[in-house]
Amino acid sequence: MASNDTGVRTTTLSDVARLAGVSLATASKAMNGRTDVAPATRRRVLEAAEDLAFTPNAMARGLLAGRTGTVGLLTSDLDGRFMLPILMGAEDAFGAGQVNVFLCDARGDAIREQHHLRALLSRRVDGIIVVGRQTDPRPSLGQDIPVPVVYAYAPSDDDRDLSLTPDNRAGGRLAVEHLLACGRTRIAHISGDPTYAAARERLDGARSALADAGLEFVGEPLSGDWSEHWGRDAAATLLGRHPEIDAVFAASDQIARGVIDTARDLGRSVPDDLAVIGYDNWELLATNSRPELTSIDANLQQLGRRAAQRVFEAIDGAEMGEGVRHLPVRLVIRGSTVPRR
Amino acid sequence: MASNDTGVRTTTLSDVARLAGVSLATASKAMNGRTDVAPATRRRVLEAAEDLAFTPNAMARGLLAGRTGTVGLLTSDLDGRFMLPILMGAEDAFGAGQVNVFLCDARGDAIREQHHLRALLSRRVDGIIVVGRQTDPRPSLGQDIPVPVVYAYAPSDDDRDLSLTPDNRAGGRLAVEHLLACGRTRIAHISGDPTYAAARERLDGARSALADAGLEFVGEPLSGDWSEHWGRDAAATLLGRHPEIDAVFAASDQIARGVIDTARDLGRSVPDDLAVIGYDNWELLATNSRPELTSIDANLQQLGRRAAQRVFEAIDGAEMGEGVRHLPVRLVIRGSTVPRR
DNA sequence: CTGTTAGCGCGTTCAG
DNA sequence: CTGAACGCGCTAACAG
Repeated sequence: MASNDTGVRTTTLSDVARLAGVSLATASKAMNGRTDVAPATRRRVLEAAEDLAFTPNAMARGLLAGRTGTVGLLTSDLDGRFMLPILMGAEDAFGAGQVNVFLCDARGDAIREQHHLRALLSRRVDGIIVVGRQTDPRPSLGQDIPVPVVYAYAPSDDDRDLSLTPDNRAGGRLAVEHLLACGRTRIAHISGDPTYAAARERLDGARSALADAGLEFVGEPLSGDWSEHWGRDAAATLLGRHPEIDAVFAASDQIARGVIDTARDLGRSVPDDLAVIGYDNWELLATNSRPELTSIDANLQQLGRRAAQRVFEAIDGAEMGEGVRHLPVRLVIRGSTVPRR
Repeated sequence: MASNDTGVRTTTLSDVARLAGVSLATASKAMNGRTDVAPATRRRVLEAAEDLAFTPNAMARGLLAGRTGTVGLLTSDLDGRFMLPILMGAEDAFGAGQVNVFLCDARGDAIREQHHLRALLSRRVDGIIVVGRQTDPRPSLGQDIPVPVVYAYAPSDDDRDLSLTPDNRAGGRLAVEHLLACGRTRIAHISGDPTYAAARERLDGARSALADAGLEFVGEPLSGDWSEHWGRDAAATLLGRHPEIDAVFAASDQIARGVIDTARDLGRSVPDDLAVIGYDNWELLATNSRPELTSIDANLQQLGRRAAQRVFEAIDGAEMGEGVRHLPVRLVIRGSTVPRR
């Protein structure tokens, strides 16, 4: 059942017209809610359409209209923690209307990406959102793409493109300002993989917030990877070397959980003895740790939605703008920095 | 730049034909690698196409062919832990060929799902994969869909549909058999949310494996939710009540991590004193715990790939089959059940 | 080997 | 208010 080529041609508008006893053109008008059709005629047509389970052929329509009502989502690797919310935000913004989303996963491979790009253009998508897995700049798709393109999360390396990316500097700053506001002054930083722009930017922002308060990090910030293991090891080193530390800014929630673990092992209570703040607000990690983890949220879903809106507007003829826009992040306070009853 | 309606009509095949100095039909044949074209002519056409950056219009093509080379992926909620691998598997299987994927997220809302379904049919997708977020049966889309439909993860409640879902019973059995093989005999179970079929099925499988060995669970299996918090609380209760327990089968990796945490707090060493096995093989959790977590992997990516292949075959005219297929799961052994050096 | 012709399903003029 | 005719971009028959 439900096989494609059982010869049961899908019903077309002319089938509907015939059943309703009108011409093809009249049926079209009736279906599309045009005014110049007699109410009775319209009713007959709509009934016929209902009876035949008529579904308009979007392709035939697109052929005429020059628009398909589809958008391409080109991701570099679905398996990221950051793809999903962005994807959801975009799907959300589009899904509400009449737009459908083509999902293409390039698996981090430039060849595949090129392949997918051609496929998308061949399907005449009205616009494209390119989602990268890091905030490091990525190669531009080029300027000769016949539809609007927006880069999300990973900015394009070409300033003529429009890119939307979270403001990691503001995030780093926000984290440190929160620790300062909690009365902490002997703050250390455990960073992630230093080859990531995100790691460097968060550190940057944090440093400038400290400087504004006339302070510096206790000890040199430690770089490693983004894992819980690293968080545990780094925290052990750091707390051994500088027991006076009263707060740690971890560059990711995973690292932060490792820090909390080690703190418990060393008999230091969080947050009284040691405040810990993470980054990403990954709920799974943040809400399951003891105590729950204060973190910086990059508003990725909103970022996805914004990207979609930009594409929308550009499709409607608006100029799309260019350059890298750094979108605001927000602080989510939980028990790892502020004691809870 | 890159605006849609700057009047710069995308180049069509007849543009190519004109530049190459041949007829439309000849250009078409040349582009599609048909044999009955002179090599020199073909070269001219291909060059012209290259020069004009010609991209064939897949819609116009589809209109003729009756096939679009697109497939719909209808998910009930993207935000699940299980969606992503399935989605990746499917995208993988399709992406290799000429097929593109429409992603639709119904956000758990039946109305939205209906809406998306209509959109997909309107776009004349060649097939549909329905991905649910739990292994509990979900409402069928019905039998009168003009294209092949496969249900992945969440099976359809109509036996005439084809559903692919992981074999939770086999998983539960596998978990317990592994614990038995490790020499454990005083095994307890901490389950998740009992309203989930997955929770009940895993318990079922585990029980029958125990029965085969002439054993029973120590204490009544405890039900709660799927969280780390619950795992911690349940483990405390269980170990307090039955200190003789030498192994715990946790119904999810999150629960298992909670169990390991509590074990540490109570001074019981894992795995020597207490073996712990989880479920789902969520790498993030499994590889970051101390010790790393043995778990059951449901092979979701492969499940997604299989679903895609089924749809493929059905598009090519094969009968699609029906009923619920339970796909095999596998055991991933790590340090929480087997001591590591 | 190449060109001409006829649609695929639909929306949109423009006469009736 | 309704219908006939044209064309969106392309491929599949047929002629030449």
